[in-house]
Amino acid sequence: MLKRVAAPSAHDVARLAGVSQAAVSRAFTPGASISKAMKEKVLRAAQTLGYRPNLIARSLIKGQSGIVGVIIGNPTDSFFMAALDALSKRLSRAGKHILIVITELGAPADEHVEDLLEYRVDALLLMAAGISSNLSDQCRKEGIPVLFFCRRPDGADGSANGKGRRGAHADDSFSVSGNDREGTRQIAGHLLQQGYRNLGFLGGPAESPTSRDRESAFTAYVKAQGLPPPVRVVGAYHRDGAVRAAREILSLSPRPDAVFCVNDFVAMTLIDVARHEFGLEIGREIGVAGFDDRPMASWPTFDLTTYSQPVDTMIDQAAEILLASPDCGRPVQIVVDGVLQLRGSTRRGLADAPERPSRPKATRGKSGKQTVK
Amino acid sequence: MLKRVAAPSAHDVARLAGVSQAAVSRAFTPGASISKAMKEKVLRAAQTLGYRPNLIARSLIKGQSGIVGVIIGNPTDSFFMAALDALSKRLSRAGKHILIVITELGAPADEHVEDLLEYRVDALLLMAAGISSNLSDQCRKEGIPVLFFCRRPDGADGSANGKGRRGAHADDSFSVSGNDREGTRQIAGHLLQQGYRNLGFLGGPAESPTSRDRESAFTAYVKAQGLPPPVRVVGAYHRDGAVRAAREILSLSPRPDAVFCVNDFVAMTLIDVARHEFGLEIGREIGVAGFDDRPMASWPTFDLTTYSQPVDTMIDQAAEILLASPDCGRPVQIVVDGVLQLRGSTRRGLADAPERPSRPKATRGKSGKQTVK
DNA sequence: GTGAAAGCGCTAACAT
DNA sequence: ATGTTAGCGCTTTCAC
Repeated sequence: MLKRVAAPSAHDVARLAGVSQAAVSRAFTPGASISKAMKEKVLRAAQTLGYRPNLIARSLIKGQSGIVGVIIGNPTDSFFMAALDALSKRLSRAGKHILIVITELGAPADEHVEDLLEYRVDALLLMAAGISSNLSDQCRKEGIPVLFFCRRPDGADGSANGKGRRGAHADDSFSVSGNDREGTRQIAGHLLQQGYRNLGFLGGPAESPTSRDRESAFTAYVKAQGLPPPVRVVGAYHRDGAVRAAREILSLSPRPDAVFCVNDFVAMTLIDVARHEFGLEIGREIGVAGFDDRPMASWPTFDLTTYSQPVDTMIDQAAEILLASPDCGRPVQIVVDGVLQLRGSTRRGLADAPERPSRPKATRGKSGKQTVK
Repeated sequence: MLKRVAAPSAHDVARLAGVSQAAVSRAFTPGASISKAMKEKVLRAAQTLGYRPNLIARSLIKGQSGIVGVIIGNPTDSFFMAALDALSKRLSRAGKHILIVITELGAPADEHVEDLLEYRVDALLLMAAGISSNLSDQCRKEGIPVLFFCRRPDGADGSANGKGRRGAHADDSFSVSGNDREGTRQIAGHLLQQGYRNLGFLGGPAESPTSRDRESAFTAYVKAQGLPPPVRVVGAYHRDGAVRAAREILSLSPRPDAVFCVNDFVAMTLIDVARHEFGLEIGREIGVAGFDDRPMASWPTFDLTTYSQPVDTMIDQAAEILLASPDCGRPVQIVVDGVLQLRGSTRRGLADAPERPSRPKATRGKSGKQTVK
């Protein structure tokens, strides 16, 4: 019923308890030198007033906010949301918090990074988003680590405000990502082993660095086997674009007999379209593989062969960097291995190929990790 | 190459520009009384120093942070992630930011709310999460609006730390939610009209308020038609629990000929299991309806009948409350109407029922809104 | 229009 | 162990 409008301050508590305001501060500072009696007295007063220390004020003094800024460039993809989920829980345990910004799908993140910087975030995590090297430099100068999650920081993305500068260079920043190269190779190898010969690649938008990486690894591997390079179709990370691209690649003649998709979302879209618009039997008439191993990939409905990006491991790595870097430290690029998940979507079911290939690499227990550079 | 560790302050800028520090402040305050010349001089100096106003300091003075706290209790559900996405974009445009916490699935949010309160968030949005009425009271007293998104605030949830207090009461707080009652009625009506007679309800966890609401509305409607009450199976919002529940309801004898699921996720899981484990043809052998109208519901793969929760409209409403309430104002409960989406998963395809029912209510353009109380 | 000075709520030396 | 005193970086009177 009380119509108080301002939260009680340490001063209020001090007055009520009849002690100095500093004493209140100490009562709320773990390991401060304060007597048991005093502490209890303060805590009691604080309790009755409903006092809560003001972290804004604390941040101002300490010069660090306990907040890490996170920018998500592709919120539609459940992989990034799962990563956000894991990160939030991980940072919560460390008493840190997340200030989050979700950008439009292809939009540059610079502007939002500036916003976050004004709040003096202790660190920055960029998911599926890039920033100009200029900004990245500034962050480093101010001691704010910038961590690229699942994206090489070396620009070539739709970079900053048209001024034509390139994005941040790889060696300058932290990064954690899945093993695009190895995963792609394993998938390509599996496809060929299954007897598929006329391969295709269904990508994301043309500018997507991830899509480019996976495509080039795929193409390189196929060529190295002495086969003609796979056809490629540019796609998108949103449903409409992915559907359009799926139709396009399925309408090709000759139609590829197996398609490696840039991620599970696109792969599931392809399956959806192939089945219901083209009447194709997945696996036998067209092989489909994805990337990420999102939970739905293992649903019988999709039964999608894919290479996992172990989000929890990756977030653990990311959190370690974010937390244990009061002053940046040496930039590190971390690549986390996944596991090839063999499923029905690449089961050709022909006599000349083994039903269930026995690749030793697949289905190994937990995924390992590997630090590059 | 410079090893600066501290960000430049307004004072630094003032010195460089040869003006007072107050002038710097004014240069960065829209509509402050400052001459053009002065402003430019300051801005130039700020530019060369890479100065960024410290919002932490500003917050301390102004008594408001420009930050709204968001707690998400069910991050697996793409509906809430979509809501987060929309909210972030909406608040960004208003210059506000989001401090986010994602809790364990069933966990109480109180502890996290306290965290956010220490950062002096201007408002609180709770998605699929509840708090004790005690805490809710405190917030109101301090002028921090609490908005429940898609959950009645009136407790009965796994409420606070075992102290047995009930959750916040409905009239005390803000809330924005979809029209559970109306949507459920429309779905039930449609099911009956299609000729399904042996209905079932596949819920979320027993404590979920949303699940309870939809179940009771469903049961009430069916009973009101003079039919026996539908069977119900308690489910979960995670895959494993949902699969288990799906198997359970499909194993019943007699098996229901149509199942209304608490949301699209559960409904899609049911379809997955019914098709691949029970070999049932969706629609003809078993009708399935969901709730939410998540994008995937309209994929041919699922073709799921459902009632929409218009996330954008809902978030607009929420944002309006969050932004336009410097000091709470009168609590408001908002219910946003959705639209019944008729799809193949409830097409029985029998002669005695129309293939495509012509319910005038369905497929109307945009969804409206309705303010309760 | 501009500068000087007083805080916002807290922490961190200093004293005692 | 406790109180006193400076600030953290900014906004906001208040003079001029």
